[in-house]
Amino acid sequence: MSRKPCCVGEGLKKGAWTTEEDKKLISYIHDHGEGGWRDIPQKAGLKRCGKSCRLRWTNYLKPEIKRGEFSSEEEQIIIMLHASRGNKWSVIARHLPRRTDNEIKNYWNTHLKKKLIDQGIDPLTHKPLAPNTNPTVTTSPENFHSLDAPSSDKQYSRSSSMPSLSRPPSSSFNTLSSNDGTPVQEDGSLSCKKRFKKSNSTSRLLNKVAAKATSMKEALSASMEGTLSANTSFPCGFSEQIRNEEDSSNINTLAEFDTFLQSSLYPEHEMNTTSDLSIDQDYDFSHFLENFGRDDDHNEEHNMSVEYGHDLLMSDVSQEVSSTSVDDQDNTIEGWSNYLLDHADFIHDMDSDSLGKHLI
DNA sequence: AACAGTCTCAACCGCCTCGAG
DNA sequence: TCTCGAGGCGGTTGAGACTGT
Repeated sequence: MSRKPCCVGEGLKKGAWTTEEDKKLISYIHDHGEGGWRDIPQKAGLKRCGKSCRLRWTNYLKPEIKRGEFSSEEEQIIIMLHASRGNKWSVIARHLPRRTDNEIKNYWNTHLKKKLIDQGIDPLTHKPLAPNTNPTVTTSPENFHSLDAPSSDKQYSRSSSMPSLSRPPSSSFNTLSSNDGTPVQEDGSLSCKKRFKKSNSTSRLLNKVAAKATSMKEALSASMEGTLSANTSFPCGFSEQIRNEEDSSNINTLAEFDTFLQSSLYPEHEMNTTSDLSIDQDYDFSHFLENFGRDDDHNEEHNMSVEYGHDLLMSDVSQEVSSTSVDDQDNTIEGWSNYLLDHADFIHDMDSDSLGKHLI
């Protein structure tokens, strides 16, 4: 049994709205407010279905809607959120005041997808495109700066020259903890290079989430296999790693970002990747964020976006942590990874015991 | 100027969610 | 618990604008 189509009424008009229709709709909503869309056409004297009225209002006529060019700041936010949320246009729109999901969706499909492809990035997975699909790309990290300046000669592809130390911690990578909780290598060296810009709050947060997500993923893997035990380590004291940043240069940032996303959001991909699992390096978001928005003409804008990026992530946490239960999440590692990204601070404040209780 | 190809984005379609009864 | 309908959402379409020849 199929649902009856919404707009099947006799004589209902379709297609582009006229100025006259717009005036009628605006006037009616001004007088009576939004809602009750089913009755609005009749009451407003419109030969449209209610759904069409609602869409016209929410996507076009609403006074607070911002139209026109997207700023580089907005572009960055869209891409960041798309990388973590996918085609959740309404979710993305919530972080871009006065932009509609429809407008963002259109902008993604007509502009941002192309820009990413020009940069050698798969817009679907946010991973570097396969080299043979983008033969003109260069391997020089400095060629990737900003999507504001897409150009066929500034493209990127992963290559053997790419520093493989950008790999985030993997489930097969054994970490120990120092006294302060900082993960250390078996050889005693710090497993997480000190590589953050102190001023970059978004980088710090994202790195924190990355570390937590990876640890959670290990725990979840163990839990699902029935092997979760007291030996499962949860790196703590992550803030200690946010101290130095000298050795954080010249890494291809977007590849790192993509690699992290793949490992945290799509763990099944990581399971199939064994080439550089032993590399001792966490993912460094600060490079991504620094280079991603680099544009000599828009430095202030970029700084704003970094701060806003932090704010929007934090607002996500505060808004959702109280309303989303663990049970709501997919019972998969992928679901948990997404959950972690959504609840960075919540997870950050958990100790391993309470974490284990949540898992069982 | 005329035409063809490409791009943009408003609007539509159909499925999903959720609350009311 | 079930059904129904309003509203929400993401994918897709197509008319008009734009660009190149």
